[in-house]
Amino acid sequence: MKYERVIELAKRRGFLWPSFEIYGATAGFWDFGPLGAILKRRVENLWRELYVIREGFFEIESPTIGVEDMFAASGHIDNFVDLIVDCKKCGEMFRADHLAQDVGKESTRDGVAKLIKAHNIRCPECGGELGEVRTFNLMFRTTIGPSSERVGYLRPETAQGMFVDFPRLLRFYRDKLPFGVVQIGKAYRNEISPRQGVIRLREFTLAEAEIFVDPRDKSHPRFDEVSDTVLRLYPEKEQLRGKDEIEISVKNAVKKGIILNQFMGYHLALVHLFLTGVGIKPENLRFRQHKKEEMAHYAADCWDAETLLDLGWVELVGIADRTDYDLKSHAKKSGVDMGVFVRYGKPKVVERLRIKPKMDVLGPKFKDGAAKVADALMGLRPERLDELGKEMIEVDGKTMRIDPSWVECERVSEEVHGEKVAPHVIEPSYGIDRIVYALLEHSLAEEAVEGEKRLVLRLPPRVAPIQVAVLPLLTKGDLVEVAEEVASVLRKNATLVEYDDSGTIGRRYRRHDEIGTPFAITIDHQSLEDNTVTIRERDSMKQIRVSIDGISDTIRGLLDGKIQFERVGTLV
RNA sequence: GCGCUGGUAGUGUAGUGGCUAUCACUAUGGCUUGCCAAGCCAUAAACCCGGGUUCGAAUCCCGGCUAGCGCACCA
Repeated sequence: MKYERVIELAKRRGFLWPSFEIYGATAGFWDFGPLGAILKRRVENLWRELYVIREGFFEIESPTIGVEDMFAASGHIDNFVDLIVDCKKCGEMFRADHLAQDVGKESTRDGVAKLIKAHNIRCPECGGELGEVRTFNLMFRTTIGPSSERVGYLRPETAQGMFVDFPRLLRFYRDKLPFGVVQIGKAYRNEISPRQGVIRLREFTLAEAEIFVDPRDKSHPRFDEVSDTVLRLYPEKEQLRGKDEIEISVKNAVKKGIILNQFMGYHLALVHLFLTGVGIKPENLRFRQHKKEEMAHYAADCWDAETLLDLGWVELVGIADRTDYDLKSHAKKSGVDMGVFVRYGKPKVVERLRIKPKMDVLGPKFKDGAAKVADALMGLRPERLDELGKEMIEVDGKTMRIDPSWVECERVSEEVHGEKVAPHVIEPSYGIDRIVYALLEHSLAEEAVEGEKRLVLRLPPRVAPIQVAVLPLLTKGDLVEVAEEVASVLRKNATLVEYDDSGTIGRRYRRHDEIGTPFAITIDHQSLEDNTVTIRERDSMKQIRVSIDGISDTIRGLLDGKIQFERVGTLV
């Protein structure tokens, strides 16, 4: 299996290591070793280039521990759980709510437990008696402070930290929609059974963007920039009918209603741009729409960017229209207004009926209770004013019939400058660890060179952990001096260099092939004579001879793909 | 969480109750060579953890951890 060969190389060369290995590794936790950590950081930085710099979404950093109220509002405490029951006889484990779904609609633990008891549901495997219904929340729980009862949870996504900052963010962005904010950071899910290395981790890195948009207008101002991008889509309809993916431009997919709106379309295209830019080949990439029943409770539309690995299609990015679910939930729980006042282009003049309590009647009649009666009257719906004589109001728990003489209606015309809207959220959510793994798997190639096996990691130069190897042909004498000088010059130009003088030259080339170093500079005897070196290209194994003067610019140009390898120097 | 199969130097492995635990690659130092894993010498490096059985356990038994696969799970 290719997965095993990738992990073998990754462990041996310092990309990925099982965490806490000396104490017996723990499933779902992996270290990024020296090369893995650089690779991952470079992927993250390319992500920042796209979302922070190009899109202009500022990055924030919120705590990885969140307070209980936040996750109560977000629904994670109630919904991020599995109800589990096991058979006392055969030990098999089941989703309790699944077993009970035929006899009644219950989602709480007690409710489901009652159903199971009332209908005497037995183990579907062996008919044995079922045990207690347990809940298993996928969030890691902890307490805050030394002797505190205050509960905290490790965040299962970075998103909530951005949602709860919404009022501050709105002010920062000067009260205008749309705007975006991003966060790259760790998230934690106490998976029941993590599998497949870094594909399902208990601690992992998410890069998430939350884009807050006007719910009435989800057209994207720069939609034209990406609308011709052709995506491979796997819409719900095609999945249900057992058909294949379709290739379609973002423009047409939105037009045909396959993608819900321009904002979703724009961000699908952006995900495509990022993933292919970082080195995922388009033929290994598709966007699969969530089916209705798998869609999270908050989402209106959701697509997974999936890549084809040895393990099958694996989700790398989720792109969801989360609607106003999150902001409304936090507004309700916290009591803090999460709406945005959206101004109209021109103020609208609206005419409406207004209720005006007649205080000169209410005052003498109700004395100090008059104000409360007036408040109650103000709460009436103006369109029902003709029923005044029949309407009841409730004041201090007492119900009373309204006397028409208490109120006066007037038709007023008002200038309305805008309205309060609850923003919707478009959210691309990237699993960085999976992307790094996918890059390794896609890059790893095994080829035969003159009968010998060559392992080569064809990482794109923009993510390769080492960009250039500097190798003196001999380990002694003047060559070392020159080589060290070349390495130093490159380092001063922010190039990731590894100087290596250990072993034969062939061995060193292969070593660097395995870790994906795109170019190797070799200093040989001729270097001392005419101030030139050779540059070897990883993928072709070809070599050119170039001058040491300007070596830094040459390498920079090669790494950026701005100059062509065979044109920079003479082929050796 | 269940089932099956595995876990021996950094990597891949041999070893079915008694060895100083096999071999190769890798790594480090040296000699030699001097542009694609060459050769020679030397060195370093391992029985997943815990119990049990036995005079004696890498080997057999039990439990745990862990890996792959299948099931379940994946808001």
